[in-house]
Amino acid sequence: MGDAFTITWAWTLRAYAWFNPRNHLLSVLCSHGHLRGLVSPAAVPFLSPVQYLQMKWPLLDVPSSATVKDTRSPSPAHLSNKVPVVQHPHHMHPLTPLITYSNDHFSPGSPPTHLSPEIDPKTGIPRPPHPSELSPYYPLSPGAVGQIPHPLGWLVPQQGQPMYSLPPGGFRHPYPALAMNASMSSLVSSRFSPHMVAPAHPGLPTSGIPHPAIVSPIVKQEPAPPSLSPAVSAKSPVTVKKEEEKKPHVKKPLNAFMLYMKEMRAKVVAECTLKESAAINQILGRKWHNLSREEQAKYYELARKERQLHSQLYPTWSARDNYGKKKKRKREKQLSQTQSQQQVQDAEGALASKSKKPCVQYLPPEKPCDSPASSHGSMLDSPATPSAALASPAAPAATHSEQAQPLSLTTKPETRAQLALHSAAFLSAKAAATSSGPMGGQPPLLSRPLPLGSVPAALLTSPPSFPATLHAHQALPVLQAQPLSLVTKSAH
DNA sequence: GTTCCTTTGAAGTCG
DNA sequence: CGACTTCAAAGGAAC
Repeated sequence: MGDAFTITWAWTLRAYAWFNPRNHLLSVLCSHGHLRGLVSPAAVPFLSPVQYLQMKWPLLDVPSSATVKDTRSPSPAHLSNKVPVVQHPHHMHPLTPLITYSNDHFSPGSPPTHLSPEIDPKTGIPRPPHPSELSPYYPLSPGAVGQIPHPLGWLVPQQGQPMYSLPPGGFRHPYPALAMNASMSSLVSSRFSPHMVAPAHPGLPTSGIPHPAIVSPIVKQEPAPPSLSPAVSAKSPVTVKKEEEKKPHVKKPLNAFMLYMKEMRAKVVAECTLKESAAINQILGRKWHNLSREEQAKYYELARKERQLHSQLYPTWSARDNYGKKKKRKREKQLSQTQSQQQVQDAEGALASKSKKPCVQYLPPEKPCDSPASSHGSMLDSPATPSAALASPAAPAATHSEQAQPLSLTTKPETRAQLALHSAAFLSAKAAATSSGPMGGQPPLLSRPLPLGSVPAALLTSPPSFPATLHAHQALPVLQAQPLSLVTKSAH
């Protein structure tokens, strides 16, 4: 078991390094003795179903997870001075207690939303919830309420922290608690640990629980920001402006991947000495792709709930409200990056040389990160039917999938170019071995906006299964409908 | 002290 | 409607 995991994880790292030439850390990791020469690529697909399952969610579904984990990596304590915040006691999946989906929403009789009729027949995207549906999402019986943790992280401090950071002085004024319906109110209050529940405001229900999404530190007092009450206006522009300034900064609800990251980050960090979020996020991105449909569905569902609750708590909130809150520097840079995609390759070398300190610095000489996270981490143990695995959960971004490079590791054009090259190299080397892989040699359906010019024909014509998880992502559903989307999109 | 990096997804803007 | 942009988390690196 441990070997199996090590194998898959080793391959994850290898693949990661292949696809991330700039990432020194992983290159180092992959060349480390722990991972070197563990297994041949062709051997991986032969993992038994049991091994596959056990590697999937060792902390959630697989009883023998502890064994797996223990055998494959040293205790986090050995790797970091930091207290392993992630390892939940009892090895319970960190997310499991957060939501009810684990036993209800995802039971055979109650498929995930994206797999159910809730999917917009028109777009294939899970349709937005109707207000009338809000309650059913929290079908908490009075007796059960107190036992079921809040589905949303911000209500259940994870690892000692709420999903959303709280203002230093605590919430003065919660979110529009009054706007909450009965079920919501009970949900919130019942799931909030007493010490976190702000004292009831005079005249306010006990549900005066601060929403972690509110991060405004400057909010002095005033119990319910008038700005949050749509009906209340008739104020001078100045006043309104002033109030808006005071208006707490309500953060965006976390999407599925963010939720996944939130949950898994600490685990990854704990299991390896990596600390740099950028590198961690890359790993998490890879792991995300390797999740099965069911696993991803959990997070999509959770994210959907979060959005619902968020919208209910902040009916007037819009993502636009947060626009411009961040520094422009980044935006400008991103813009410039977009505009200068043509020159990225030229600057590739410069960027590479200017790249951050190799992540290897985080790796103790004797204890490299040999198993960043998980048990299901290997891309090789990705669902036998990647297309199915990606179909629904990713559906929401079906149209989005092809526009914003869902392909991980491709944020930067230069990276993308390198990715293409390395992918090609990898593919040609692995093509033979993958013909009988999980996908049965089915083309991964490349759809990413890779610089086609730099991608060898082999990459497009006979891509093996392995990289599929890298490129498929959300694009798969689209590609299922339009197998030639690559060409089509490129034509655009 | 501030911004960047890096990931995916949702939602915004713009043409 | 498609393409593009921004923000959400996170924490070390870089400036």
